[in-house]
Amino acid sequence: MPELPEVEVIRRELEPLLKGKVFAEPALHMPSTIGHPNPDLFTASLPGRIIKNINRTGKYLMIKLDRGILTVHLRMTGNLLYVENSAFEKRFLRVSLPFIDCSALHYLDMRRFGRLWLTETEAELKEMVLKRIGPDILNDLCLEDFLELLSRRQRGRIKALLLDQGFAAGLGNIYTDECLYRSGIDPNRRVQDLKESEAEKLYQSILGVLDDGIKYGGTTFRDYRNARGALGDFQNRLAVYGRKDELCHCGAFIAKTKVAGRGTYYCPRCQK
DNA sequence: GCTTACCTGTCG
DNA sequence: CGACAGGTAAGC
Repeated sequence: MPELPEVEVIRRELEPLLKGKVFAEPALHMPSTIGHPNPDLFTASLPGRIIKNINRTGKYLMIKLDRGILTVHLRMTGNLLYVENSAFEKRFLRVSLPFIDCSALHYLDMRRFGRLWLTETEAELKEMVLKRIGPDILNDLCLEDFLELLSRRQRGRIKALLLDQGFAAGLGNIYTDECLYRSGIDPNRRVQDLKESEAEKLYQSILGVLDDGIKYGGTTFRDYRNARGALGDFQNRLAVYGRKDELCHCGAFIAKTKVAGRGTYYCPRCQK
């Protein structure tokens, strides 16, 4: 479900709502959702801790506490939902994180892939959770660094590289296809064959697409909901993703193929 | 690299 | 019924 724009929309919503909140005792309806520490220690450790602010690297959301950091990754179908009172969605509820003022943050996840981690220090966060994660592609990667990283990763196809969170963090399957469309690059192109002008155009396209995704509240293709349960709107502005056999503005039909093991949409006429 | 596994649901 | 789905880790 969520790629960088969806996680950023949730971050922007939650930060003002949660700042200063004090945790009460969590309810782990599915203990295996907790990646670290063990579920009993997680439950015992959280009460009394205070939320300071919320950060994001790629698709990871980091809730900074007065002591430690609570990190969330939504994987495919995770949903962080803020509620003012005890009323809540029961279906797919995996973890309830109530606050002492009776509001709560609920973690719901149909497919159960997502995880929550509580770590005590930044070093532990890096070690336990963000070990293989590259720089955030929207906030921590300038054009020069992007070109430099590209020059060191010449093997393989451009789509596979953009999806690699160790290269740069944040792009997923939908936004990768949209970025390659905007930059006119075939997803099957080999990285080594890209001209510098193409790499620059790709970088600018990435920033533009991610900004637009955030501006329109993220993409709800199926399951994505923001922290208040509302749908995104960017699915109505996608150029290629999910649009097989529909018309590109150029008049050609959008095609679907498989690249890097993922369903891939592109315009055979606009992308070379 | 590619495939499989993790899960549940939907679509054809 | 099989194929596929916004993600990622682990296995050849």
